[in-house]
Amino acid sequence: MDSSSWVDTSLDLNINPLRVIKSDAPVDAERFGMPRKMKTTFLDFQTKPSAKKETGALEEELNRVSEENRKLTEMLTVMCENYNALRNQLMDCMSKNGEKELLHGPSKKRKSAGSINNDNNIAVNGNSESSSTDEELSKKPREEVIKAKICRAYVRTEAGDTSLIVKDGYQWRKYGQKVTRDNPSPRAYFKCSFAPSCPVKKKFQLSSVEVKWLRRMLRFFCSHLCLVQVQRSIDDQSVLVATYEGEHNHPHPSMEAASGSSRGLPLGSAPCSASLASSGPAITLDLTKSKSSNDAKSSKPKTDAPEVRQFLVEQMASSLTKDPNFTAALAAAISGRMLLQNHTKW
DNA sequence: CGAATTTGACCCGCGC
DNA sequence: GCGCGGGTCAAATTCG
Repeated sequence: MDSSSWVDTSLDLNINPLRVIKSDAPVDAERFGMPRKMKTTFLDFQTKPSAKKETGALEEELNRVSEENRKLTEMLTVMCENYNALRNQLMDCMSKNGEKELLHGPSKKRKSAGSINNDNNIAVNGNSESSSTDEELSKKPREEVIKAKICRAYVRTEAGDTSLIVKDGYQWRKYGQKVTRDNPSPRAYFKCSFAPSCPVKKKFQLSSVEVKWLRRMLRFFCSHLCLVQVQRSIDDQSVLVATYEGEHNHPHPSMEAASGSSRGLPLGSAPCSASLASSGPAITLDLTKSKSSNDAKSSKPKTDAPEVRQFLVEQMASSLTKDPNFTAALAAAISGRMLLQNHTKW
C-alpha cells in the first residue's frame, strides 16, 4: 500500500507568505476594524522604506520555514513508507499463521489498561482501538461490530502540572481512581456528567492542558467522542495521551450555550481550530481565528478579509513554528491521527 | 448542605 | 480453578 494513499503528509498551514506583503493595493485596515496601534503597524509595514528591510527578513524567514516544512513533510512521508513496509511484513507473517488464528478465533488477549501502558492500546467493551498494534488491527475485522468511535490525542502538558483536570469543555465526574501496575501515576476514571444519559467515561493519569492550541486540538479530536482515556505517556511524562470512545449524546456545552447548533461543528467554539478532512488525515490548521472563544464573536467578521487573514496567519505561523512546544504537540497530534486513520481504513 | 472527590471493596476478564 | 489486575461501585470525606 502506498503511504500516500492513506496519509496526506502535507501540512496545510494555509500560508501564502508573499500575497499580502507584495500586494500593490493598500489594505484598508479601517475596514477590518483593526485597533489603531495595529493599523499603524500594519500600514507602516507596507509603506515605509524601512519596512522593506523587514520585509526581506520576513521573506527569508518564511522561506526558511517553508523549507523546513518541506523537509518535515519528506520525513513524514519516509516514516509512513517505513511504517507500511513493516506493516506489510507483519501482514505477511500474519497470513502465514492466519489459518491457525482463524480456527481458534481472535485472540482472547485482555484489553486492559496494562496494554495501554505497554503498547499504547486502549479498548473498552471489546471495541476497536485507535492505535492498536498491527497484530490486533489485523484481527479487528474478524471481531464484533464496532460500537463506538475511539480517538486518541497526544498532548504535551506542563511538567509541574499534577492536577487531575482536563479542560476539554465537558463536565466530568470522577468516580474512581486506581494505581496501575506499569505507570507510577494514578489513573482516574471520569464520567461525563453534563447529560444524565451520556455514556461517556474517561480516565487519565495526568492533568490539565494549559496550552491553548493543544487544548483546542484535543477538543477537536474528542468533542463528539464518548469515552475518553487520558493518561501520561510512560515514555514521556510530559505527554498526555487522551483516548475518547463513542459519542456524546448531547451537544458540547459551549455549543449548546451558544446556539444549540449542530454537534458536528465542534470547532465552532474553537477560534484556533484544527480540522481533519474526513477523506484522510490531511491536517488543516485554521490559524486565522486566533482569539479566544469569548471574544471570537466580536472579532470574527473582522478577520474574514483575506489580507488580514494572511497577515495574521504569517504572524502566527512564524511564532508557532518557533515554538518547540507547538511543534512537538503538532507532531504528536499528527501521529495520533495517523494511527486512528490507519485503523479506520483497515 | 449539596455536590464533588476520595478510597477501599467488589466484580469480572484473562493468563497460567 | 486460581490469582492478578483493570474497571466500577458506593460509602465516607472534603469542599464550596
